[in-house]
Amino acid sequence: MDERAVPENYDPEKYPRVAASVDVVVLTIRDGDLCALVVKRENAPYQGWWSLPGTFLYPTEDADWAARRAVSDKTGIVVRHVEQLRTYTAPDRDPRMRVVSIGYLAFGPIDETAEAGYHATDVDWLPLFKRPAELAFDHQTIMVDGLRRAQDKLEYTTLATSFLPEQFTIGDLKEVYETVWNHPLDKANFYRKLRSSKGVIEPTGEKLGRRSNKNALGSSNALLYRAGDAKMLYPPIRREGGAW
Amino acid sequence: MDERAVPENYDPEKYPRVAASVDVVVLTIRDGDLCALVVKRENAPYQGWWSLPGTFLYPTEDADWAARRAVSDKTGIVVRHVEQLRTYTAPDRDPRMRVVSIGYLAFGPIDETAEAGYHATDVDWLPLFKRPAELAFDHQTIMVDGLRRAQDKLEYTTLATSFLPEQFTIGDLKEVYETVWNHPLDKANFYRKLRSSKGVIEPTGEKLGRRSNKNALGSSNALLYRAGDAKMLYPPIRREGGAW
DNA sequence: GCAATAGTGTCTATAAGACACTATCTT
DNA sequence: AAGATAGTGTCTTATAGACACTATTGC
Repeated sequence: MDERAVPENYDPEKYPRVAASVDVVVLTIRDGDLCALVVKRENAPYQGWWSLPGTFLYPTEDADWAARRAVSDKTGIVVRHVEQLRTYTAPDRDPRMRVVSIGYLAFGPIDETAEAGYHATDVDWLPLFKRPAELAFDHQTIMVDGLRRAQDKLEYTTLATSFLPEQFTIGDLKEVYETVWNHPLDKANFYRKLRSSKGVIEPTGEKLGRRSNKNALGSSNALLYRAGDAKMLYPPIRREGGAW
Repeated sequence: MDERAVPENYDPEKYPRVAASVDVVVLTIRDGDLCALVVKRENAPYQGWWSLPGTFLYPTEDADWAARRAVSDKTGIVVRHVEQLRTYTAPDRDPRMRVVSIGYLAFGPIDETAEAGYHATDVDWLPLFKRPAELAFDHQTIMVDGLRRAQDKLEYTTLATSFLPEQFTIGDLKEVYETVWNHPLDKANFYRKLRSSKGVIEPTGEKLGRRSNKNALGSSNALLYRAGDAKMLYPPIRREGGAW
């Protein structure tokens, strides 16, 4: 007997149905600021409000796929890493009907440009530490959860490299940490930490030529690295004081 | 204008609907073993298989509420702490229809007894490090995710106390860590760590009388503590080597 | 006394924080 | 030479690991 057999008299209507959506917090660094991708809503409810890019789940796709699709359809951005945050289920969170939304966190490539797509009249990068914002639905909550998750994960994973191009300098990586944590780090200690943690960064043997898009004075002989195989950082990089 | 207004011609049927459920990994310590609560399924599919306690979401409740209800309805257990794990959305994970399931982790009080309830013919505690098990649907995956989350969270939160009664000894707490991590800890270092972390445990001033339900030889003059206000442990308690 | 649990003391190894220092490149 | 980024050296402090030790209680 097949354990996955369904009784013949089974009535799928007897369980209450809901709509399932994903909403994605896409973080990127733009001009040195940590930003989240927001889209302006074309239709009611919350018409004209900023919101996180999201979509309803298609019948044959899983949520990870929907999250990537939502971001690329609405903004043209192709994200690097996606992971679930949590699922938001307050019965009245959407005035149209019951919608449970699976929150996602994603990292976009640094200094990428976005363009408005399907059902979005406009797209923008919202600088998280500069401009206060009111977002549609409970997206403000989701965004805060996403920021916090990103900050936490930089402590004990190697995800910071997902913000960067394939080759980067240790200084670039330090800037990612400082931007996401909104807090300066000691250069010497950062170097020691990164180079003593095995498998996190691998030297490419090359050096940075001239600083491309920065009008930088000074040297450009920094060594280039690429991300290593390690996904976790142990011991973690400790964030400021740890006064939780 | 009300930003939550819905267009008059809005048709809620135009989005694909799914059923939403919760499935809960309830962890407890029984006779010194870390166990997960499982219920035997009464109906097809997977009739007669062990599964995690779960339920479909009612229209007016949120998922946290549904998780607590699922556990108490099916097993009589009232859990201490609940938190979301992640949401499982593979389109074919349930043969009846599309069901997205929100996985939960919960901690049950130590040495509690359970009894079969609604739609469950039997209830059992599955010792995680002793008996291999095949569970219905993707519940094996959810259980592994729950175990791993619990192990991780003991490192940097004070959740271990949720397994214990209101008053406990440091030795009791050490046993919780050793059971969940399935690994012995050094007593002296554990004492030092717990007593130097502020707000984690507070002495009650009382001493343990005689060991109640343990046929223990030896002393019983251990000091009693209760959980403090701190929710996070910083620095964390480091688990074995950290060789991830 | 013996066995078992409770709790302490102490030495060492590891890693973080602070900060001064040298090197190299561009203009 | 000046200014900026790249990278190193080193002292101090915090904390973890290992393990030997004493104290108390029940039998």
